Amino acid sequence: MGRSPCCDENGLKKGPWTPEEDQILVDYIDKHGHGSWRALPKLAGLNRCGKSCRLRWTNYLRPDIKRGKFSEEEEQTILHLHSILGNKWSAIATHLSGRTDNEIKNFWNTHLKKKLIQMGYDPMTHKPRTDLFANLPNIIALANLLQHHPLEDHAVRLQVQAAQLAKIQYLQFLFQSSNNYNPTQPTPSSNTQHYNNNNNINLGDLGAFNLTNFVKENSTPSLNLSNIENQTLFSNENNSCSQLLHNNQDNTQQVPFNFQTHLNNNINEISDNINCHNFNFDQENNSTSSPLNITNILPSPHSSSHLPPLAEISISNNQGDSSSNSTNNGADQGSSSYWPELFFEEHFMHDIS
DNA sequence: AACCAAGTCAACCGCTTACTA
DNA sequence: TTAGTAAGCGGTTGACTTGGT
Repeated sequence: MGRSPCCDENGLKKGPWTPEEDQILVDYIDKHGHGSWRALPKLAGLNRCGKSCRLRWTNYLRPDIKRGKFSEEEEQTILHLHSILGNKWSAIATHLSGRTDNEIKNFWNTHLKKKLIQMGYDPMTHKPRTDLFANLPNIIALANLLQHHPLEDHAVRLQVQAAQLAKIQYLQFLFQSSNNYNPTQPTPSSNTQHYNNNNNINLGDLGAFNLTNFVKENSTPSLNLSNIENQTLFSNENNSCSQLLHNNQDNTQQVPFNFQTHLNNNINEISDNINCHNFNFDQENNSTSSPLNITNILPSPHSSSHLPPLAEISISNNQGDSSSNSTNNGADQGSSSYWPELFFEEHFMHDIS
């Protein structure tokens, strides 16, 4: 497959278009249609490459282009379509008359993606983020709370805290997996596979596990984990943990179509879900009171493919939001990107297993 | 008023795909 | 079947704008 010659090889103009150039292009296409884009610039008398002309026309000069702010309805449509199609901007654009793929892409990158991240959702999978980095703000906040403590204590406490948050998230992951698993209903896209593989736990199996008690009782003396719990498990905004516990009915846990309203309305439902399952972790015996041997449902420490990636997007650079994510389900990533070894070495894991 | 950082968006780059000879 | 061309597409860049200090 050959590639088109680069447009600047012949000293053709690049950069922003002038109103005069726009007018020439519009006039020509009005009269003759665009025909061959490659031939158009010469025929129209423009010192531009055909590619540049095509982009200028399709992204800006086309008469049917709608300009201005995206409406709420358009925003919801983009979110919905993106959850299905991923970064297929042109496909999304076909459902929004008058909007170009470029415009939608820009709107996504500058508004919607940030919105999802702020709400604790992974903008690529539209799922609640399960990585530790999603809780970084909480950790930083905790660090601030500890500012009055001696520095050496500070570092140690932060490490302890990070490990505890990881524990909490792992438990939430188990809980989440138990709600997700449905062997008769495959996940709609490859993006979601690693969330559902082999975690065939059901709530009955974990039925006696009290997550909130666990959080409280495992708190270090120096940290008020009740506050963290309130912030991360039950607060309404910018919070990944509460969304982790959100019992989404369609088993996909994707950001719903009208996600904002949905999240706002369902915080009580989240709490209810936790309470109604009546978890009760038997700390003294270091085991669940369920007859199930939990070892059977825990992934092997060396079998990280059972676990969600720690950070699918949060630690990536700009390139990380590329569409390649849509074809990368994370399963082939190195194990280093999954739950850290130290987590499995924690006595907590030994306690459970 | 000047500076800086963050946000926005038009345009470009380069890869992929479809088509054709 | 192969290679060349054109067009489509998504990621990235950089100029410009805006808001804060």
